[in-house]
Amino acid sequence: MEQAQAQIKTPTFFDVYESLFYHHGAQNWWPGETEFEIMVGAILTQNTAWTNVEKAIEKLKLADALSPDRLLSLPEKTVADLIRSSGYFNVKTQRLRNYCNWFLESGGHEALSTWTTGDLRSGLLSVNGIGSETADDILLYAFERSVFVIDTYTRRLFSRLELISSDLDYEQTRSVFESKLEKDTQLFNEYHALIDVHAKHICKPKPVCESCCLIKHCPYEKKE
DNA sequence: ACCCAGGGTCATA
DNA sequence: TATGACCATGGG
Repeated sequence: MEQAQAQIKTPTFFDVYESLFYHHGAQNWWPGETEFEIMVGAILTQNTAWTNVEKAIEKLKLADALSPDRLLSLPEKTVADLIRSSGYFNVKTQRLRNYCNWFLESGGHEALSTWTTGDLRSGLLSVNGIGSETADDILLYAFERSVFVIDTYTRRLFSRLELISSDLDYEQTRSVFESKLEKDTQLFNEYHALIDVHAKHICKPKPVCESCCLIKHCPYEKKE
């Protein structure tokens, strides 16, 4: 008799965006005052909570180390100590150095801004320590290219919504998002930020579905 | 004490 | 191509 069962309607990718935006508001990402700070943050936040990255960036600022030249001139030990709170500090020290070398050899932000998105992406990926997601973070948030960033949060949320299958690789997932949305840098910017904020607080590994603004779209009720 | 976090590389089969 | 090991701090 009673169809108290929530009516699941399959939303478009833009519907999900609108719900998230209405519920969470504008996020104004990426947190960072300069393009270079955004790039450093993208590397430091690899598999790491942002709160731990903030501390590291603050230390880099206090040490006046937040520029490619300064970062390269400091001893690795010193850099590692400054970014200690972001975890994997030895690996990330090396990744920052690799990135700074490429960045300077390529002529810095101004020169890189003239590159096509494809060339820029290839260049970023050629740096040891820059993978797909970090490259796309930098492309979208530091170079304002209309590239949709995929992360673990994106996969988790959209597989629970059953809008993507979880066995797609990074490029396939990105391709789905970019084909379902207008190629709009500002949209991609805000959307990725909203997904992360939503997943961080609500669509967690152990989800808090009661307070979820997407509940009317979400088939999730069982285990993964 | 355990799980998770705004990943990526390298060695191995 | 596809797993597994490894990197490491800090908050819940």
